[in-house]
Formats: sequence, C-alpha cells, structure tokens
Amino acid sequence: MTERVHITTAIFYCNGAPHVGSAYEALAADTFARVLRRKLGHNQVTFLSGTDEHGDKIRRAAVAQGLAPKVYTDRMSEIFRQAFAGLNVTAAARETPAVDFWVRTTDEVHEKFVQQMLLRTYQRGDIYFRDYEGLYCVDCERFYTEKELLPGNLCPSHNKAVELISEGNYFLKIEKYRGQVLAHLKSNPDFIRPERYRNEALNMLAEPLSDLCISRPKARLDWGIELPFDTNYVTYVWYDAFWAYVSEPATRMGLETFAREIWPYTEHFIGKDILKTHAVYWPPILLAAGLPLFRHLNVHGWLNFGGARMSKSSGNVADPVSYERTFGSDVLRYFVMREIVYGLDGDFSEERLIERYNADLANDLGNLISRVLSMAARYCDGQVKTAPQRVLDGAYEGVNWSAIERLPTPVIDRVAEDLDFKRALDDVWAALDAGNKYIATSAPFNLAKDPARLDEVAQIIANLLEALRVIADALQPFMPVTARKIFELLNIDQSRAHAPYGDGLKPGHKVRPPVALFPRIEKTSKP
RNA sequence: GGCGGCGUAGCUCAGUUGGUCAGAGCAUGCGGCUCAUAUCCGCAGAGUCCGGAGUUCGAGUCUCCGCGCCGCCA
Repeated sequence: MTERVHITTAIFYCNGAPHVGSAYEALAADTFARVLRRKLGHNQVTFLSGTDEHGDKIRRAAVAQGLAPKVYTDRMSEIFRQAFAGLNVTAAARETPAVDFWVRTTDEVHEKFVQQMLLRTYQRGDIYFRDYEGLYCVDCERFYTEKELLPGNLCPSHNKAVELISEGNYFLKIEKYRGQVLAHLKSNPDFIRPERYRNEALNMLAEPLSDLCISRPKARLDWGIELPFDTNYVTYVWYDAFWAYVSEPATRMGLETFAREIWPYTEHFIGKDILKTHAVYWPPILLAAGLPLFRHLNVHGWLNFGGARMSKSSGNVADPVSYERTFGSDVLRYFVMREIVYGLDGDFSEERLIERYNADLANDLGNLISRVLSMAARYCDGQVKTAPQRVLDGAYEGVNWSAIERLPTPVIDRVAEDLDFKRALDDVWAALDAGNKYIATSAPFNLAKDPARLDEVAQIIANLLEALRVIADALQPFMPVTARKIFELLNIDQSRAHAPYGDGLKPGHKVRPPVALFPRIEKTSKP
C-alpha cells in the first residue's frame, strides 16, 4: 500500500519574531514528518510551512518601521524561515524542494491560486454581495458584535466608542455547509484530535453560523489579494491564509491531481487558539470551492514559559533561536517532544531544560555511547568482532533487551498513530536503560581481565554497538543531528542505518573512538 | 448563563472498560561497580489519589453536591 501524507504547520502571521510556542508547533510537525518519511518513504510525505503576510496588522507593523509591507514581510518571513531551518525543520530548510514547501502568502503562485479559488467559489454560487452594517472601531480597523463590546458600546481594546458604519462586502455561505461538516465530524471521531478539541468544535457547530465576510474594500485596506470579480476589494486575511496549505503543491502538480491524491491525506498541526477558524471556517471554505476535507486537525496546547503565559506585551517570551545557539537544535527538539504531552499545555523553562539535558542526554544517552565506544576501543580494537546477537530477556537480571530489538517500530507507531511523542521517547529511553543495565550485569570490563573470556566480551560489545545503531535510528526523527553523529561514530552509512536489529553491523566493521556528545552542564549561573 | 477539562508522592506527571492502582521519572538518602561525561546499577522514604455524600462485595477509576484552577461557547 502506498500511502501519502501532506503535513502542514499553521502559516505563521509574521508581525513579530517567532517564539518557542511557534517553534514547538514546527518541531512537532517536523518530527511527525520525519517519522512518516521513515515509515512510508521520503517522497511520500509532503511537508509545508510558511508565513501569512497580508492584513492590516502587518501593514501597520511595516508602516511603524517606515517600510513598504512587502519589504517588511520579506524580512520577517526570512526570520521565521531561518529560525525554523536552524531547528532542522525540513519544510523551512527546504531540504528536498519536491516535497518540502515554504509558502508565503505574498508569493505570486499563492496569490493567483487564491484568486482561482475565489472565482471558482463565486461561480459555484457560494459568494454573494450585500450591504453590511456594523459597529466599527477605527483604531482596531475591525467590526465588533454588540456582545464583544464593553457596556456603552466601547471597544474592548481601546475603551473607546465605536461607530455604526455601513459598507458593501462579499460573504461566503458557510451556514450552508454546517450540517455537512458536523456530519463529517460525527462519522470521523478522530477528525479533530485530541478528543477534547473535537468536543469544543462540535459545540461551535451546534448553533447556526453567520456567513463569513471575506472581503475588505480597498479604500480601507489594500494590503491583500484583489478579488477577481471586483477590483475594488481585497480578500480578508483568513480566506487568503488558509489556501497557503494548498496553493503551491496544487499549482505544481495540478489541482485535480493534488485534490485527489494528496489533499485528503492532510495532517494539519495547529495551536488551540486557531481551533475555531480551522474547525468552523476552513471546512466550508473547502467545500464551497469543491474540494474534499483534510484528514486530521491535530491541535496542541499553549507553551508557557517559566510557569507563566508567554506574551509579547509582558515580555515573557522565550526566543527559540537563542536556545538553539546555546544548547543546539537537538536539545530544544528533544526537550519539547519529551516534556510536553501533545494536546496539553506545557511549560518551558531553562532550568527544566538543563535538568533533562543532564539526566537524559548527558547521563543516559551520551554516557552510554561513550562507555560502549570506549570498551570497543579498549577490548576489541575498535571492531565488531562477531555478529551481534539477541540477548534473551531474563538472561541477565533485569535486562529488557527486547526494548532494543523492537526499535524503531514502537516509536514510529506511537507518533504516526497517536501523536504520542513523549511515549515514543520513553520507548527509546527504555532501550537506553536496557543497554546500561546489560553492561552492569554482564560486566565486560571484568570479563576482559580473563584472556579466556575475551570472546564473551567481543560478543557483548558487538551487541551493544548494534544497540546503539538501532537507538540512533529510532532517535533520528527527534534528534536528526545527534543520530547522524552516532552513525558517524559507528562508521556506518545510511544504507545500513535503518536495518532491523541484527542486520546492521557486520563482523570486521571498525567503529570510532568515543566523543562526549552531551557534556554535562555543571551549574546554572542564573542572575 | 451553557458546555467541557483539570485537581494523584517535594517537582512533572502515568493510571485503559471499577477488583495487586497506590505508580514512573526527576530530586533526596544509603549501598555497589569502575568501561564511561563524578557517569552507571541496586535499595529506600514519603501521598487522607481536592473535600463530602452515594452506588457496589470492592472506586483515583462510576453518580450527585461543594471548593479551586483553566478553556470554549453565549
């Protein structure tokens, strides 16, 4: 069975630098993408990320810096892309251009595609024009409903009187599709996952929806994509941004092919803050354009920072780039994937990061590699002297060798099926524990004192080296740089890297001397 | 106002359909090993599982009420 998967992050609104929360989403999606590529084959998986660059907030952020909007977004988009590329997010790094996409909503390909969808939807009859009268805040440059306003019809963010204004706009008939979306949600229980968010979405879809305003008069906002059927208007930001999930790959391979072969297998990764737009607005937009729905909406929670909500206004923001530079991309990747349960809110703190670094990466992983390679060099001339063999569970007290032999299957399954990144890493660490325990109970360093038992030592070391290989293979989606380093230390190339336990290292194979991959961080000198 | 989530060892959390469920990791203490990044292995302590009532032979696990956080909708 050849399966394909299309993975997307949210298209990041780039009116400020990315923070650890956006990085987390990109990392979850990237890890998922790497796992699925490992499972299905590299080119079976398209992976898309990018920046949302239209709309008023962007225009004003640009003006505030004295820049033209496009000049501003050129810079901002690149800041996002480089931040994520630095974390080895393949969509941002565009490692394989055929399947890695970095989309910008100001790209010509995207703009043309959005116009094509607008026209198509218009011709199908789901877009109509009507006068709209509403309460408008000049400072926010947006309409409010009475319920959103403070008593006395004051704007909630400016505490200032709103005006009643009337203008014509284009609307999309989303209420028309509500029943269809609801039915889809009910017959596909995991359409929105985890389940808590599905329940919220069902709630939102329980009541009739007002049709979605998808235009803004150019007189009020011109930083957007022009409507193909009315040059006096541009599209409203969300309508434009959603299509970033589709525009480039669909244009490249043809819309019909894309809609049939790729799009139904789409896995969206989003934060809970945009659940409503993706659960309530996006499906009708697709249906109105005559496209099928995506496969899953994978919703994650907030990432707090030091126990408090991250927000730009309070200055409580963790910069992913500085952590990447200090600790390395893999350390940040490891931390968020091991520490945070997908779907739930999590907490990021440097203190906790260092704890996990020392306990997991330095002591467990790094040290195991170091002691195995050291013994290989000392007792076996740095060679795999005999074919690695299985170690029966129970052959050594407490050693659960099957945790090693099974890799990477449980890791792949947990991520691919349940988005359970944390447990997947638990499985890798169970293998590391087995390796460490095996050394303690078989004690090759003692056997080596007896020349008659060097064969036993060689067997143990061979088993351990092979264990490191499958551990590196399982770790690769989470820590690609580290996995590559381990493969280099084992002196093995990609063709053998993914073999099941026992089929990798062969007798006579030379490995390299140990290197401390994760030197302990001794003291946190916090001000 | 309606709906939903959460509240389990010092910390972070697991606990499937009610019956070794009172657990894991980190932190702490003690013991062991020495190949290794003073790492690794073993052992240990502590918790009225938010409170109260109920269903049951038996409830973190189900029901109701209350308290405290949080979210969504209105």
